[in-house]
Amino acid sequence: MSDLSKNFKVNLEPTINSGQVFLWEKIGKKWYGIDGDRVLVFDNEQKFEKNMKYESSFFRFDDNLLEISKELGKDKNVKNALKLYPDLRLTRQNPFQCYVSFIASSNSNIPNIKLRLKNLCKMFGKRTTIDNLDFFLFPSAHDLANATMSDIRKCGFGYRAKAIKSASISVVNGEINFEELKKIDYHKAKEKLLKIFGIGNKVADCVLLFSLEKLESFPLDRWMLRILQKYYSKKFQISTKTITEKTYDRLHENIIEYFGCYAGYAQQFLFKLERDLYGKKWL
DNA sequence: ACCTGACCTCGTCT
DNA sequence: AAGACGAGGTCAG
Repeated sequence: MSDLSKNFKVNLEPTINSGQVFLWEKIGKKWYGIDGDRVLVFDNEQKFEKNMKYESSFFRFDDNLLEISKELGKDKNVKNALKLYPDLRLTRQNPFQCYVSFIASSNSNIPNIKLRLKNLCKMFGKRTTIDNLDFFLFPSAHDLANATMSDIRKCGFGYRAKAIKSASISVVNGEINFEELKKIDYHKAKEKLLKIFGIGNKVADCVLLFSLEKLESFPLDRWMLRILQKYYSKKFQISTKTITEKTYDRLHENIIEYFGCYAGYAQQFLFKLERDLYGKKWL
């Protein structure tokens, strides 16, 4: 019988700095993160108690890491990453925040995305004080659906402002229902997300993986394609250029076949591995 | 069906 | 010091 409390462990540095989240910062010795209408606070020695339900859920302590590691360890690169970042966790984020964040991420870079989202919270979110520090919570779908495009634009979203607003309206009017998307399967959920203006394959996969319980989701961005080309050129043929819808789907199928149903976890570890290799730092 | 270019903004780099 | 460049994609033609 394995000690379950052993599972209640996370290393914030690789978890926060692996491209899953944007609204986190380290102040002094603590990490502060916005997740929807909450501020999560941790230090690196954080002890997780059984009553910390939200936090445990955020870091997916309910996943069977033992089984997942066993499954993923079949690949040598992922195995290597698992060893390097044993307490890197996949996150289970507030779906609306995740959805907006990744729509905001397209054709941009991490510092810019962080800046925009922070501005968005400042303009539309509620202010709250923790440890004598001010934070702004993530706005609701209602807040953003009613916002003017010009105000959203002022946050630095550029042409994405239109997508942010219309995607928020889709949540308010029920076209997008996150609880429902959690229940239906990967392909059906993805199909619904792809109908939203501003959401393509990559963004849809991020939202599905980081907030909608689809662990087989494997977002293919330019980094992932580079990684696949570099280490897996024999297994998957990558054309390197921007890939078409069909190529994306075919590639994803091959990836599931190879990495299995926890492919999303594999993606997270590989991504972190390669970003570190290039010395990319976000905080 | 595939391919190509345009696209807001803001670090960085010259 | 101003101007070019490109960054975790998506959409329209």
